[in-house]
Amino acid sequence: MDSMIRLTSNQRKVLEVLEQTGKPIGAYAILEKTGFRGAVQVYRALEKLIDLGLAQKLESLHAYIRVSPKDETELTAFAICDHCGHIHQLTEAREIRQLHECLAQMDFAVCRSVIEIHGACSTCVSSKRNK
Amino acid sequence: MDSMIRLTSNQRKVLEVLEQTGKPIGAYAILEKTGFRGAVQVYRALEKLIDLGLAQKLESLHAYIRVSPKDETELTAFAICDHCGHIHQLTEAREIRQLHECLAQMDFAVCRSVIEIHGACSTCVSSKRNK
DNA sequence: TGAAGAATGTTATGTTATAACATATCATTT
DNA sequence: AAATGATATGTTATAACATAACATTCTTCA
Ligand SMILES: [Zn+2]
Ligand SMILES: [Zn+2]
Ligand SMILES: [Zn+2]
Ligand SMILES: [Zn+2]
Repeated sequence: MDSMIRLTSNQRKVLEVLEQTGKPIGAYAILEKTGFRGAVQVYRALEKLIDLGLAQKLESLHAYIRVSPKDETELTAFAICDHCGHIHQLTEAREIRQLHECLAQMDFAVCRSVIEIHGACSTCVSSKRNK
Repeated sequence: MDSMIRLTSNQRKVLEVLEQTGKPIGAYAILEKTGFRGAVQVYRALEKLIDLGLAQKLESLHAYIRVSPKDETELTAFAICDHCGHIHQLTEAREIRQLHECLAQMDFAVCRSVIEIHGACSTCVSSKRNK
């Protein structure tokens, strides 16, 4: 992959942590796992990864997650299971596109979209029912 | 209004600040305006106001805003103009309902929905065009 | 009135994020 | 190679946001 080549050492380390973690992780937890000397190194690396579309911040969790670089930020929604921490990423959903179209009709120019739906995923819902 | 009667002195003060401000305001800015002795009083009041549906937090801004109590949290989206700070609140939009239905079909049980779309509002877009 | 509960006050601390500046690393030109 | 400039990293301090733990005051109603 071409974009990988551009990553610096710190950026690669953070990306690896995000991938190994597989779910949202806070900047200070990344700090521990990387062994960087300060939080600023984490935030600088995250900024770049987010720019490249390799990571995203979940605002309602103050945490960061690896995402597929092709997924357009503006058209992505996250369903966050508050029980198991599992993240379901909805990509290119028609519903999101329609929301944006609705805004476009109001002459609102979208540049960034934060869609984070909290709740319980199917696994957790059914495990609750069965006890 | 019936719900007003339940509010304590601190809660009323915070609500007034939110109303006078008319746009998102941070907890520590509320602290200054109310003259409370500590941040904790602000957060306690905000918690209650949010419970009552009188206020909401904008996660991506770390700020709080007055909302109409009838607006159901799960069905509300905010369009946030990053230029003028103006908030457009989309209530009961069909698009949001559809997004939730989409999640329901995945057996995801929604309990809280954070939808914050950043960009430029029509006023700001057109003022940019004209310079 | 005086106990119980609610609200507020106080202090300290935890958590997340950035500012400001110093140093190191690496490629390019001379 | 030495000088230059650009990018990356390190360091320290602090800003900004949020909660824990406990003390005091204020209501309320038996
Ligand atoms: Zn789950
Ligand atoms: Zn799940
Ligand atoms: Zn605007
Ligand atoms: Zn506007």
